Order: sequence, then structure tokens, then C-alpha cells
Amino acid sequence: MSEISFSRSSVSEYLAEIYERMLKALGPQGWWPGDTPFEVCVGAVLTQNTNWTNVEKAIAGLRERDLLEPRAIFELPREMVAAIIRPAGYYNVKASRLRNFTAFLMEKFGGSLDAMFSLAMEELRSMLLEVNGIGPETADSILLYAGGYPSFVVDAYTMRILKRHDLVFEEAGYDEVRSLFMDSLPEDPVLFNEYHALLVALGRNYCRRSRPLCRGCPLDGI
DNA sequence: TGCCAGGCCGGGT
DNA sequence: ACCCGGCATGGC
Repeated sequence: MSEISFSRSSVSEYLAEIYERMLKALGPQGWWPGDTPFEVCVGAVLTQNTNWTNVEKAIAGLRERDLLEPRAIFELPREMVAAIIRPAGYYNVKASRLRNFTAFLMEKFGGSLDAMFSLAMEELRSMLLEVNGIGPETADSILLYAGGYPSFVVDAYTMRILKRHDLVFEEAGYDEVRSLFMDSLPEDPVLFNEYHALLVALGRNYCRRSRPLCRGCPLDGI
């Protein structure tokens, strides 16, 4: 709880300004790039610390074999899943994580995502975080992009962008930043969807780890 | 060529 | 409660 800080309305105005600038510069992103809620969940796990183009190859391999459903992945031996998702990198750990998630779905919800998404947001979030291999970003991605819940997704780009522009303290953690967005923006999953996607697009183009510098960044001056 | 990508876990302090 | 090494492929 920081005393000397922006008023809540001021934070909201900053976030609105950032959103408008990103939207104007980059256009609507239309996320998530996936056809079904389950495919979105799979993509959320596969994209952990991994380029999306690699994930697409892995998902294509699963689709070819009709494996984009919970039961199919759950019943396939882990080594087989690993071989198929190889292009996504970390294929052994990710095969285990997909197995953990599908086992969770089978055991708690009879393999039904609809059943899972009938739960209240924070209750489901807690349950997802107990699955080994699902951390905060993956959980929030599943909630927002597969389930349509108003759960803001924070990722490495979000952190880097906010910190480089001194919008949060260098020490700020995941939950603090998530709360900043969720307490200051309208509780609208469509807005959260586009906002996070725009932050990723901005990061890819202007805010890499080793900075080729933010030349022409739409957020200059914020 | 080396660095990077839409994290997370487990063991050590 | 942090901090760090490990996990791995493909693109520029």
C-alpha cells in the first residue's frame, strides 16, 4: 500500500492512454490465435518461454493426429506427446504439463471444459495454480482466452514495458501488476483480451530484452 | 553466431 | 521469501 501515489483515476487515465496509443499504432490483434477453448489451453502451456511460431508447429502436429481434445492427450503415452510437440521446445516438461492438465480435467470435470468454466473465476484460478506446470500467466491465459473470464494476463513483455516506462516499481511482482490493471480498468474480458495482446505486440516490435532501443515506440513520452 | 522467445519448478540459501 | 539452474527448439 503506497501512500504517495497516483490517484486511482490517474492510473486509469494512464492505462487508457497507453491502450489508445497501442491500438492506434498496432491495430486490433484479435487474440487468441486458436480455434477452440481446449486448443487455447494447450497453446497456453506450449508457449511458456517459447516463440509462438514454434508453438504453431506443435499444435499442427497435434491437430493432424486428432489430439486436440482432453481425453486424447490424456490417454497418449507421455513420450508420444513429447515427440509430437517437439518443435515447441522443452518438450519433455511440456508433455508432462499437458498430461497434468488433462488429468486434472478428466478427474475434476469429466474432461469437460464447459464444466470447468462453470466455476467462479478466483476459485478456478486457485485450482489451476495447483496443477503442476500451470503458473500465474498460464492460468490467467486459460481463464481469459479460453474461458472468457475478466482475468488480466501479465507476461514478461507487460513487466518490461511497465518498468521501462516507470509505471511500476522495479520490484513489482506478478500479482501486484495484475491487480493494478484489474483495479483500474473496467472489468471487461474483451478489453483485457485486446490489452494484453497489444502489450505483446508492442513488446515484440519495440521492447525486446536486449534493447535495440525503443526507436519509434508508440509509448514514447509516457 | 549468439541471443531470444507470450514460464515454471525444485532445490538451495 | 527469494534466487538460480534446468528445460530445448527454431528464427533472425
